Amino acid sequence: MTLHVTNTLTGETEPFEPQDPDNVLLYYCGLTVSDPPHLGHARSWVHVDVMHRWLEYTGYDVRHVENFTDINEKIVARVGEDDLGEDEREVARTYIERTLSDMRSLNLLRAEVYPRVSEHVPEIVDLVETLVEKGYAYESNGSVYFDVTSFDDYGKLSNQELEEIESQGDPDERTEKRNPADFALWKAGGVDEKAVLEHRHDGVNFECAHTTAQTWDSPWGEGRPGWHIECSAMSMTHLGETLDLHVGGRDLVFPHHENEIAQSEAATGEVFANYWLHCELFQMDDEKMSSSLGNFVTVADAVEQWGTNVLRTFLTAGSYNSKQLYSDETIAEAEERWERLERAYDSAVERLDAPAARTKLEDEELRTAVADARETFTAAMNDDFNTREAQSALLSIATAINRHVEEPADAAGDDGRAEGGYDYRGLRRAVESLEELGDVLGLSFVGETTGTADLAGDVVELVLDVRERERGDGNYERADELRDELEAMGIEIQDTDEGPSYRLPSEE
RNA sequence: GCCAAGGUGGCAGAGUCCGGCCGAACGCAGCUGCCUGCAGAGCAGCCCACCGCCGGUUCAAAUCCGGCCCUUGGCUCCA
Repeated sequence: MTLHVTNTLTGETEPFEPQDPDNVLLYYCGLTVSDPPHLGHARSWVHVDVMHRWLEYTGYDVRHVENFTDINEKIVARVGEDDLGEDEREVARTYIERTLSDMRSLNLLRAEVYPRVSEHVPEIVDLVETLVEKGYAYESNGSVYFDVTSFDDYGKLSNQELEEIESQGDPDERTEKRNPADFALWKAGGVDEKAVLEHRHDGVNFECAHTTAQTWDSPWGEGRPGWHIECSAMSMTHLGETLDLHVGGRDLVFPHHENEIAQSEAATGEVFANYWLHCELFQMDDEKMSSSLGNFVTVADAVEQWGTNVLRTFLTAGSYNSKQLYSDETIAEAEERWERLERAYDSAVERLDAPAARTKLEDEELRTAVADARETFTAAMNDDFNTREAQSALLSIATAINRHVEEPADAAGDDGRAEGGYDYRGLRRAVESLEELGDVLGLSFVGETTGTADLAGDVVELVLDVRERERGDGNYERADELRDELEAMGIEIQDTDEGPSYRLPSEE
């Protein structure tokens, strides 16, 4: 089965066919950098990242572009706050750096380009000029608006009738617009101080917005670009007139994406994007997580608290296009799932080195389970990136490993061979599958082994030797004390048939 | 009000496009047993659903059709 995706444009799940059979042009509608990124953003990032990874896994080259909107009154509103910067440009740069660093901490594949609005103003001006020339846009009082009535397909993405759209943008613009639903492509003059003040945390004592915000010259005089036009200009600059995949948050469908389609297709006469995918939002206590509602957990805090693997397990616990409940419980569950995977992985890796693995035993049950899981995984990912189903395939490999380890290779045959042998090749395949498929979800089993971790391991083993001696002497009280103390340091001890094993706290 | 998505076990969340193998995956919680000095982990099993409500189509519906109720998102900045 080949990849199928749900296209917002048609509302249907369709076979995915990029224009060039070997390459995928992917554009992700990035952030307005006026607040620290929160987990909701991370959810979209991770899903886009998984899409990227899966496309590459299945053989495509992916050209992935992700923008930063660094011109916005909300950014200006942060000027002078918390050392973020002294003007719009500096605040934006600070947040872009933080965002990129958050992205790295989530193990996201890098996009090829991270374009910024401030670096594409000439392209934006060109695009607006084209729209004016072609009669899709008009100048009014130094601003330029897109005439929604001129574009027949307006509303096709969000399924809205023009008559039902009451107005867009700042109410003050209405007098300048032919139709209230028209939207700004270019805004005359400097920054909108009223909007800045609305977003200013300390409101009152901020009066110099116009001196810290950027403006540009244009054929219509000094001004700033409108909100929607930048994505069209940037994606066309870096990916051409027609994209394969345009991805973004569900909350951007209208007006942002609708407007992108209108202005892009009006300008080029070509389809702007063949497939529109929308990531659903987090829900917390009956409302979405969002910067403006203030009910968010920052990416940095979450990574610090849970670690990358747990977080990615959590963020892919539902389909990208269905809502997901955010709560301490749902994260804790993801943590359990990740740990189950990790334990099974560690235990398999450990057995590979065990003498008992030096056999020619074959466990059909293990091998079949792994092969089935691989198929399930592939089918799930091809079915509109069903990451939850993919996770369950991974978990079933874990179960197969545990089962095999529990009863080593009884399935090997009825020749009365001694118990306790492991199916080396079967286990090896299971381990490789976890690594390979886990990587598609951005999960990483092999943490970086540092010199200090090795040393710590040696010391823990030493302590465990002592503890074994105590246990051998029946001195359980002392043995338990040692275990408790190790546990207090985050080192997990498990007594098994083959002696104690331990896990160091993961370093993330 | 208009547009869109969704309502599945104690929780979470697949399955709904292409009706039967779904008496519902995976995981969590709970319970029993095995293992164990204990604990943990693991294994075996149990538990848990009138799949929002009502009606229809069908030999057969969580899955298709119609109506209703409810929730969430968008219609204003937002991943």
